[in-house]
Amino acid sequence: MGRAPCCDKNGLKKGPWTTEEDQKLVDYIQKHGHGSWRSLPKNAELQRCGKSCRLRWTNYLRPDIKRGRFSFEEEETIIQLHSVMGNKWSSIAARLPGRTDNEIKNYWNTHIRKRLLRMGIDPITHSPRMDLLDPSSMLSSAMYNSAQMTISQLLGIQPFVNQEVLKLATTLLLSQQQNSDFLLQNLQGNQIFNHKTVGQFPPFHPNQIESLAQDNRDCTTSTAPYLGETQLNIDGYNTHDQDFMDKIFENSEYQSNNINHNVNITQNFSVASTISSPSSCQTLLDSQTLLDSSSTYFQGSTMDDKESYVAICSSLKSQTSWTSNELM
DNA sequence: AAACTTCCCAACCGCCGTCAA
DNA sequence: GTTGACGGCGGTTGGGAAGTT
Repeated sequence: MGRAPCCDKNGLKKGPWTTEEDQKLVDYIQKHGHGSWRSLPKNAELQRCGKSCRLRWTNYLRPDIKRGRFSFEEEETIIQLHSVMGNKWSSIAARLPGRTDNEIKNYWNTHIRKRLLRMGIDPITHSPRMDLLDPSSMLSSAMYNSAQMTISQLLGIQPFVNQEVLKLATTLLLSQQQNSDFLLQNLQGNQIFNHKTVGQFPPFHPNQIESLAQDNRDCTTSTAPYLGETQLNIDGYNTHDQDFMDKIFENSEYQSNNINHNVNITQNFSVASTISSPSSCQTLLDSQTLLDSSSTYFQGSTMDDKESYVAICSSLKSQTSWTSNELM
């Protein structure tokens, strides 16, 4: 025995709202606030169920709702947030002032999702749809470079390849052949992410980052002085935004039983981002050899739970686009 | 101009978590 | 511990608008 739908009662109207009904609802809420949605329809003399009133108010009548087309920035934000949060429309809406979850959901399903599909991007993983690709060409970095150009151009966002990321990839891959002290030294010696060069970095496929790095073997890394802690931002929300980080870690927790304590995760992740970067997380993860041989690297940091680190990387891998800036 | 198809989005449905009785 | 009310959420739908033949 489930709960009866709230609109099953006799005499309750369904379907599109009239202007008169809208006016009644607005007038009532402006005077009294919505209070209990259950009792609102009766008090406001509306032949609607409370749920219908709530939806009408939150999705349409609320005064702070922004109408009209989504801006480029909003669209970009939606894509980025979706890559981290998935179909958590209310969470995404919470970060887009004036937009409702329903509106964002509709926009995603009718515009962004279709566009990504047309471009050969899986709208769920935000990765290129490998099922559409010829396996032989999939391994070709040339093809990937071409594909990323198309994606970038169509999306109107910055290209996947950021020189700083290339440098990082190069550094990390080279470091696989050297000792972990070199890695730590090199990472700390480089101002890898800078707020002036912030870009969005959709997740790399393991093959892709490798081919990118191979294309840039002779790219030298920056020797800019280390200017303090490099802070990892995820989609514009830095690691100090506890609420946002919690959401990510909830997701991580869902995907990994290894993660039990958000506090530890935050600590570990923060440390990881300080000494490394999102791309390096993935590269490290993709390189079991490096992980296995990098005990010094891990011991050298305050990160004491390598398993959590790996689990976080794993759960975020292929789902996250990244931005970063530097704490000055 | 009419018929048909596709697109869009407001609204609904059903499920879930929380809370109070 | 159980039950039901309630608010909130994500998925889905249906009808009107827009586009195409």
